[in-house]
Amino acid sequence: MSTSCPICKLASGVRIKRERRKEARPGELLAAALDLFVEKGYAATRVEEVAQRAGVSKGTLFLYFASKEELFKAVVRENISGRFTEWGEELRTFEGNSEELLRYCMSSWWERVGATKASGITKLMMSEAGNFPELVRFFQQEVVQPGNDLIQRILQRGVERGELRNVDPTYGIYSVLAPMIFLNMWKHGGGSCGDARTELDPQQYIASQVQTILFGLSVSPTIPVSGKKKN
Amino acid sequence: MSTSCPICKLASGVRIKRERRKEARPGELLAAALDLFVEKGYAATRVEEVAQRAGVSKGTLFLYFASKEELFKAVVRENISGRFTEWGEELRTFEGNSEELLRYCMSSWWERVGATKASGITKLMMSEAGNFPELVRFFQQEVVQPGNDLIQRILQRGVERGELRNVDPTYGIYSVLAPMIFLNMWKHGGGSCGDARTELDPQQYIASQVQTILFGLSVSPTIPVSGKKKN
Amino acid sequence: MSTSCPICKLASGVRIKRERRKEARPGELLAAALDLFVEKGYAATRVEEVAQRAGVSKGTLFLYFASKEELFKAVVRENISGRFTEWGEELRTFEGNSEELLRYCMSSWWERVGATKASGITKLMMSEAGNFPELVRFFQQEVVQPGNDLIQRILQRGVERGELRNVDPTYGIYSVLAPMIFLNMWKHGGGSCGDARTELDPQQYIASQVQTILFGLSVSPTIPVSGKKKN
Amino acid sequence: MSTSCPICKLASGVRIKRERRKEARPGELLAAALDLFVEKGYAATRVEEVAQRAGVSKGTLFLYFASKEELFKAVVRENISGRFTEWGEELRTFEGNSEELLRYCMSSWWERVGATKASGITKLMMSEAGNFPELVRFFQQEVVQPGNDLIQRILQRGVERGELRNVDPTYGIYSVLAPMIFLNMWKHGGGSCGDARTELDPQQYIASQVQTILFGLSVSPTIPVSGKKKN
DNA sequence: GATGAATGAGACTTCATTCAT
DNA sequence: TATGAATGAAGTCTCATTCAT
Repeated sequence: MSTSCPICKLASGVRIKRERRKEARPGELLAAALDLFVEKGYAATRVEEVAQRAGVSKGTLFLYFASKEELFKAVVRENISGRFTEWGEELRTFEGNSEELLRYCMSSWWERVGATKASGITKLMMSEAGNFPELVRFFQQEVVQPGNDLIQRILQRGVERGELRNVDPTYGIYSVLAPMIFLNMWKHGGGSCGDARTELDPQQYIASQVQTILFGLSVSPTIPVSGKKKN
Repeated sequence: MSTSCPICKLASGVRIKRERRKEARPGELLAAALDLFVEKGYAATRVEEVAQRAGVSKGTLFLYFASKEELFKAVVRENISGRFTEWGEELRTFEGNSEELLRYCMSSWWERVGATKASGITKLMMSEAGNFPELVRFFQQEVVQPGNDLIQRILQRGVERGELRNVDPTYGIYSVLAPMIFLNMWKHGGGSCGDARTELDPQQYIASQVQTILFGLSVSPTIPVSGKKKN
Repeated sequence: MSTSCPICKLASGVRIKRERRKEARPGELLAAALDLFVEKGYAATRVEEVAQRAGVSKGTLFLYFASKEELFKAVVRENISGRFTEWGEELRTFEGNSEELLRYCMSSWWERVGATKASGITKLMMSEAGNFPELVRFFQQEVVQPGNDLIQRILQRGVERGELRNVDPTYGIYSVLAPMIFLNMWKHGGGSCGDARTELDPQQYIASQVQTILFGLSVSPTIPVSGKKKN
Repeated sequence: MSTSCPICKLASGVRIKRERRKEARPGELLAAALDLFVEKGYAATRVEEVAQRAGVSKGTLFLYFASKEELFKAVVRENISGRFTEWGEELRTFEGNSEELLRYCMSSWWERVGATKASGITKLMMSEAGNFPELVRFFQQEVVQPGNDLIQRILQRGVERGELRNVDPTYGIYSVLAPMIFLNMWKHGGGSCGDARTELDPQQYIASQVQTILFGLSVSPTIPVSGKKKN
């Protein structure tokens, strides 16, 4: 074997461990950061704690992320931004009707984002926007606008297919967005805004919301005159 | 007496003003703190700024509140008041149909709560609940449950009058609650997480949401047999 | 006496001490800062050390100066900037001829700046310009330009009085400036650029330089043709 | 042999290149360090930047220099070389008059030293002498004294030829030295402490200074009896 | 009670130096 | 020898809290 090469002797086992670690570092740090940001908020999370949880020193974190802000941005990119292209594609190739599409989207949002730690990021942004305007700008660009665009496309698609009313595209978005944001806040708000009497089941919640969004609570089959607005 | 002391000479006159203010101090501090906590969040609010806005020195604040944390708790406790009896009364005597009632309630909620400082408490609770779990129970009891009860009564009333579908009473609540909570968050800086393209107008937002809640986005005049999905 | 007034009892002695200190703080801090900046340079001076030398804590320093940079600027203003109006006035009212004026100015610059710690600031700026561009801009505006203007006025005055040659006003300045800067550097450069064989005596140095500046080293009473330039 | 080891296979070829470079390493590092120390000062120069510019890793630098401080000392020592013998020779064989000699010397100093990297050492010494007193003696011996001697010989030569006044030999030196040192500082960033209004042209500067040094700024053709001042 | 000067723990970030590979 | 990932001391600055007045 290569026992005649003193370098090679060490190479196989140990070097790999080091290099592995190097490549694993960013991921470990991002995971730790996600945990802590969600758990304690952006301002209250100390970078040293992130580093500790990832098993490295404070300095090492700054080897991979230039600042706390960049660390946060990387967390957002890693956990949220990436999803939108995938989602956009699904939307483009979806074949069902609007009801099915809406049901699918909201369920799938819950599974892929809402139910995961990633949803804590949105909660955090809503809580701590105000400070950190740069992060807001980033989050807007990276998450909010793509998300809103997606919802808008769903609504437009429904209108074009003759399945949905032609509501004001701006305010219509909120009919879909608000329930999701609410669920998100409820989950991370310590339930303080959900009712303690009930353990909110996300799937049932979403089913109920989709039903309302699509068909309303009213029994009347037609929209009354008083509601006949152009938008 | 102390006529030889030029400082004391003024003391009597000044003291009166001071004592009057003295009793007002805690209230002024709480008001200032509410403003700032809502605006900037707990961590980003500096006690000095609170004191300044209340017109006292930083040291004085600590005479009334043992710590920043106690100040926060006092702010929440102070501002959570069950003004629900009034609303309960209105609901009992309301004479219109469910559409009118819902429209009235949401508009009036906006005017009486959403647009006022009081809505800041909800924002605060949703943002900081994780860090102040002791307050959550309090908030639940005083605000969330009475609020949910009210919404539930509205829905039941509609069902009884044959105007609303008989949705699950637990999850139906959220169809009304979610849009209001969303608007609340939006107003308090979570708005920066709304889409920058649009300046959300509360009245239009509410009108749009009521329309959806009542009649849905779907054009189909009838609700399909639930569960009948193709996939 | 005013023994009947409990407030007054303390007022005279103790309060004054505190208030005295408060007013004295900035001065004490500026003095400490000047010492350390001159001794160790801008970058190498730690604000905590400045605070310690002034007998206060780190935090206290920031009560009076918003940043290390502002502290430095205050040191410059305190020790250098102020002198220029005084000097400008002296120049305006000076009655002697150019030789006397130049001799007076350089001697007086030495006494008021060069021989004091303030001169260390200029040494520091020359050493650490490059980094800290904001400080350079400040120093330019606050010190260099007023200084150069002063020298230029001296030369112009001499030309108008028929006492000095009409040299290029830009480069002429350096004939006066260079010797002073050199002396400044020599003094703070650890003498590494002066000759160890000789202890440079500032007064003699200045006398010698003035002589050269005015009359040159050449014995020829007139400027030779080769030197006849328009500037 | 180690043909079974793919890494070793390359080793022989690479090693040759490496060993060749190995001997050049210290020099490359010193050159890079000189550049950066001159440009940014000691404190502001990061060893990593030095290593990068020399094309090696940070760790390698520490193989050759025990610390940043040692690196600095090596830079100074390496670059201080008594090239004064050459100049001494020129001076001995120069045939022109003192004006020509002075003009020649200062121009030639600029070309051979001032305009080159070597001048950075002087800047370095003047800036950092305080922090590296051990280097001062070295610099004195190798640079300052030989330089001063040279200037002194020029002046003596002029006096002997009846071309220059018999000024104090100690202080006369500075009339020649100060302008050069000033230019040196100006060139290396101390220039930012020159007046922003003017882009100092070295050739014009030197011409102007030589003129002043030789003939003074005064129009009076004769030197007044020294000491005769009105005040 | 009221003040506000003073404190000092602690946050983010930098960088000379070390050491396993 | 050479690397570069990792370290941790040190630096600037913030701010809740204290305490002499």
